[in-house]
Amino acid sequence: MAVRVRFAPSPTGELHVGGARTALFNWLWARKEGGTFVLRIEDTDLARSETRYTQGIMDALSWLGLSWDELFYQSQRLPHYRRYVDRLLEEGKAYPCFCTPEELAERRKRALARGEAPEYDGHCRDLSQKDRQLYLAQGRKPAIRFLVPEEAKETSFVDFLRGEVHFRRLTTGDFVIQKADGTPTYNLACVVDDHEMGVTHVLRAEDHISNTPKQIWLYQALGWEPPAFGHLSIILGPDRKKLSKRHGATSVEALREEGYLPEAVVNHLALLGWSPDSGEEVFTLEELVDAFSLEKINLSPQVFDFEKLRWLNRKHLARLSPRELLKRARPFLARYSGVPEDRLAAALELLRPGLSTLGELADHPDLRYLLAPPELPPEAVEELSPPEARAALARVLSRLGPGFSPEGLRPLVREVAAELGVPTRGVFHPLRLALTGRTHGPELVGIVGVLGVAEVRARLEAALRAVEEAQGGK
RNA sequence: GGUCCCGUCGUCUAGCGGCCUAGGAUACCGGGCUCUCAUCCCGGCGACAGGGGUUCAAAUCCCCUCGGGACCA
Repeated sequence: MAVRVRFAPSPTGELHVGGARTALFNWLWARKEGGTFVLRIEDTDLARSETRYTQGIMDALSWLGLSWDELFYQSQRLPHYRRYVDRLLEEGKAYPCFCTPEELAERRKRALARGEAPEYDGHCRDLSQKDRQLYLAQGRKPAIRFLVPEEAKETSFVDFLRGEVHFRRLTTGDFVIQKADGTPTYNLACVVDDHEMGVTHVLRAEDHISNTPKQIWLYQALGWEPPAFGHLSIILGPDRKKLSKRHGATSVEALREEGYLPEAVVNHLALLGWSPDSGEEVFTLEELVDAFSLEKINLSPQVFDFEKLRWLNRKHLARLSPRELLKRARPFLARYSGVPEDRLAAALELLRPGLSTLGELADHPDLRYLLAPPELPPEAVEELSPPEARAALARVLSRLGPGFSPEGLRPLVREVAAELGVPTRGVFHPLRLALTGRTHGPELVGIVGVLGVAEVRARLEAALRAVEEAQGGK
């Protein structure tokens, strides 16, 4: 039987990297096996779900390259859940509960005070038909609870990643399957959907382990064959606590805005809790499909490592064609909108090796002078003032003909250095200062290549003028 | 508090009884290349949580302790 797997986010926030990893593993599995990847939006909690998040999650998945084969919205499937809840009601496997939140809280508090487990106490379990009529007459809207016999609470299931998971006694009372407002709870909707959508394997994060027995009970009560369950570890922040907003940019959307490539994010997520046979570390999505296997999944929780992500981002940045690099960089170059495309592309090539994220471009000091003449800072003018420095600039300038090519720079500098009796750096350094206003940056040959002879000449002349003016003012 | 999961370098991991004086990657440190910074190349630092067993032999199997985390409340 072909695998049918699903990713089922609730649209109550942006796509978190933990969720993204779950989605990725499911997607990889489906693609690897020629199966189906279902996306299901769990938006039955009207109070907390927002359509902008639904859109954001889908955008994030698309951006990562995780395409879905089928799409469902739980909010459009309400009658389905209702039908099965009614069936459980008719068969006596569920019952209406009229307790108010206040009553529940009060009794929970008292149970806690007595040192008992604060489970639902079964208050409404054996209500007579008359009692129910009475409550209804009071205008109370019942929630529906699933009846859990005490002896069922010792239970176990086989996790296809972990082996048997046994519960000495699952802490749960008769849990709610339909809220007073008529909407289903997570466990019920999840079971109904997974069954109706023909899901064969549920691969999700560890935080759902204790939900699994409840869901299996529901499958049994409804007379259905449960799917196989497997639980991944969760992703931790640097403090070894479950990764959350507190840890900074932890949504896929935020990573995108910081200038990480989707290739790098996918790559890093894949390496979090999974490792390939080959020991390779840099993968494209297609390569991951090929290499992925469930056997190599690691169950211990993982710390999300931004340093490694940055490294992977550099690796994937290095793989982009010049054209593609420019395309990806565009959103971060808004301030340079007027610059000609080939100039921009050439500048990006020069900066590429030093880039960890595209976001660094927005404020990149080297990009500024590559795209527009720099304002020479006073320190630079001062450093260019000694006669040797001026002589170096003047001599280089005098030999820059129209036919000059950047490859000629190094020999030219050597020649001038020899004439002046200074080390080559004695010429390179003033040149760099005059052309960029800075002491560090990409190699000068490359900078000259981007600027072009005319621009180089203009900047050298401007620098010499600035020095003269400064001296004249003394 | 109850239940469950997990425990190899700071981090991600390889390892599924002998090939391990524990391998790779990242980060960090040093060197090389070089006009500078970075990239890149080379080298270094650095871990089997602890204790008991089982075995000729344990990072690998079992038990206990400790630690971390998650879920429920």
